[in-house]
Amino acid sequence: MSNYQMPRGTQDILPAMSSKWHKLEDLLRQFCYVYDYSEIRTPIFEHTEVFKRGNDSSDMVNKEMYTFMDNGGRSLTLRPEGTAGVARSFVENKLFGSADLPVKMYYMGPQFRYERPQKGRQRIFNQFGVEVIGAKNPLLDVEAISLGWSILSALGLSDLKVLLNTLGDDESRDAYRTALKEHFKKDISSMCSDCQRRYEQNPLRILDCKVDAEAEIMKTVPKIHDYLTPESKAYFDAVCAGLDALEIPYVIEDRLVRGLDYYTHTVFEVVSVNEQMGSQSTVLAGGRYDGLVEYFGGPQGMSGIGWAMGMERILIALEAEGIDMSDPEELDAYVLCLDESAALEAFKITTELRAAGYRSDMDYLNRSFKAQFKTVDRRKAKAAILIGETEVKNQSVTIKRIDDQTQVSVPMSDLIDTMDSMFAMEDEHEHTCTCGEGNCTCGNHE
RNA sequence: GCGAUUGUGGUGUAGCGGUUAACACAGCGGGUUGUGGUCCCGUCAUGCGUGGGUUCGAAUCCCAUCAGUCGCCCCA
Repeated sequence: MSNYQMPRGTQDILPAMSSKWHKLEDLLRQFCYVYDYSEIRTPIFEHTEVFKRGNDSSDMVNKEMYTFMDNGGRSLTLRPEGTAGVARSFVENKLFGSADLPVKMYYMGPQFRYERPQKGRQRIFNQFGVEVIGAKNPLLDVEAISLGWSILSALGLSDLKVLLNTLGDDESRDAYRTALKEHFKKDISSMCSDCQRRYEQNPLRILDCKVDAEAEIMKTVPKIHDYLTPESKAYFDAVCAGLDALEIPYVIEDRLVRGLDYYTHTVFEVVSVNEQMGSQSTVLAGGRYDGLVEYFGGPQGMSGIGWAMGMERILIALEAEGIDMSDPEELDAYVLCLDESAALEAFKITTELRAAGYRSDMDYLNRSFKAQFKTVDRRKAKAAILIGETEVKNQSVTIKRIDDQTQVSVPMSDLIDTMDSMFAMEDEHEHTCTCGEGNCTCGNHE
């Protein structure tokens, strides 16, 4: 029995839950369409080297990857994040030669990380992300953030905070790293063991430390902004100006460094401040990366900007803010079979209704008439179609409207026509527009 | 990887060493033999995450294990 449990940190998305996902996915695709981002689908596993790059010091690649050997002796890894695969694909498929640079892409799908599960953190989780590769323009940084912000707003989320920072270019970062090491040099032995490790591997990450956050040495820590080259500073100022112009609220967080090593210049994070989120409150995060394309063998100067959103976390945030995205799941018609001898006839009628586009179902358990009618209620069917001995004998059907209790009997051949006139395409719009009410940007509304 | 805490039917809970494993909801059947949503009656866990152990006796105690949750860490 216990062998058949799902693996730790995984989740079944059950039929009752999937409409929430569809709603979210539809909205994401709709926004990408309007912003002119196209979907890229890369493999769920890659050669391990795609993720494990020489200089990488992050926990994610060092101890959280699902790495395995395939039968051909290749070391493969289930992707822990989306950017590396997209960058690899960008190079491998020579998208840098595209007539339309930058290439604007999005992706959606599962990511795999061997971590201790908790709320908002699973071993298989889904990310939606965007990547814009092939141009370095602060307006693109702003565009990416704006896209994320618009999506979150359209979802109705409001307990959010945008955190922004810059890491500058290599020169800025080297200077800053040196300054940090100098700053911590004499006290590092008294700091937490994690920080001592970070000191060697990636001093910037010490800024993330919560253990030593209150220590005196943290309060006087040098700021990245004092080490930026003029170009880096100008770039960051331009990003801020762009966000100001779009009236996107943000706070500059000079401790924000992000976990992945490939980031340069702009880094940002959107966190939910709703207390029901738990400790995994980052809902969307990303930044600019200058060297990744070149690392994979692409041309120099192909800078990228991107972010990823944790879809489960978005769903948690929606729940926390009391926003319900699920569909009512109403049935157009439920066919009641009043006598076993009418089962085949009822089945034919159900099929006919479906062919005409009516979402229909019938009873397959030979349940009592009463139980079948209860199903009509439970499934919120607009119509109950009754088939029994009498109907079979007369080749007729009885149609009952649930809302006003009216009921008619018509020849079987008139079923669809009668349905059409009783339920005249009053809600046609619902069927064509999947973008959700309210803040829809699909342009189909008045 | 570390710490804490929880695990009883489809669901939510009670029981904390001897109960026929209790209650509610949902489901199913019936009262109303072809018209539901109310009401009434009946029915629904050889079973208490899994595996061991202690005991005359374990859902209750112990150990292990698996899983959930929360915090650390990390990150979306």
